[in-house]
Amino acid sequence: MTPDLENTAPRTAVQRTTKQREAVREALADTEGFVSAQALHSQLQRAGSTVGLATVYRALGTLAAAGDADTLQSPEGEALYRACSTGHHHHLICRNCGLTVEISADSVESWAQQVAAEHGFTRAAHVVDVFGLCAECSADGRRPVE
Amino acid sequence: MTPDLENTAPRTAVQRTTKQREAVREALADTEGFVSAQALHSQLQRAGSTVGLATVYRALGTLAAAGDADTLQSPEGEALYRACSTGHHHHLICRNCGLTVEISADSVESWAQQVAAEHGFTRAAHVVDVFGLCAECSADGRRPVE
DNA sequence: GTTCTAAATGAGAACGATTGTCAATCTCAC
DNA sequence: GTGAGATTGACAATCGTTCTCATTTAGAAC
Repeated sequence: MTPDLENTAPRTAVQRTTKQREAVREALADTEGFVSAQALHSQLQRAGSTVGLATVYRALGTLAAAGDADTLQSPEGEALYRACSTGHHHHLICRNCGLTVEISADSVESWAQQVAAEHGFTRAAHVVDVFGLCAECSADGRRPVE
Repeated sequence: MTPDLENTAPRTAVQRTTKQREAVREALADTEGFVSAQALHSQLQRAGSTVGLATVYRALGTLAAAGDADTLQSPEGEALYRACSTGHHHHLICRNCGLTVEISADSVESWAQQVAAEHGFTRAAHVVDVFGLCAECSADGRRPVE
């Protein structure tokens, strides 16, 4: 039945809605700022869920691929995720307390496109994030760890 | 003995010049584009050096800390290094063949500073890199691995 | 040149994040 | 309700990186 649907979604295998994936999605949505998969996993376990770590990774990967989650590499090399509904944007992150501010940067977007085009690059994506000390941490006067 | 010397150099331990560190520095300088520590290590071994992997990591860490090397996280989470003498700049990297083009971006620099300042952030640093397919790889028409 | 001390090294174990494997479970179209 | 196959969880495997520690070595003092 409805054989033309094949045309609509020929490549993507059917994706089922499972409690686990929903749990991950919600946990992510409830979290401010970026979290690592590991952190999200323990958070879920603390909340009584029995999701496995591998499942959390898979769910986050799926969310990120679908554009429902934002992902970036922390300076330590850990992958961080964040629920993301407002389309493409970048972040201003406090390296002391982790505070994250979403920033949109049209000028940077077009700059990236232009630079890529100038050099003949196609399918350009870009990584633009600003790390610093937020006002509060700056005021603390404490030097950051590093 | 000479107790007042403690006053002269209390914190920085003496740094010795060793063949290994020099070898790493040179290998890095001879390399175009970004290399991973692992790649640099095998390259050194192929060249006959006996440096250990841990030493390569230590040397790269030192170079990066001293500002003599550039470092960034690849999307795969690997740390990449590059000799860097031309001050602050960013990169346009082909995700298929690894070709790297240095790009300077005054507009982005000032934008980052401004955005940080707007939100009260201090000591701002930023990560700005553009990934794409270089002209050649685009022409190949082959879809990238991912 | 010889001696001495602490920095640096190398080998490999340890570590932490992530991915793969696979039998068991659960969703959903029928 | 039933069945096919997507998804799961537990854990092993992998990969990049760091740590440990006995040994070597650079560089200052003699």
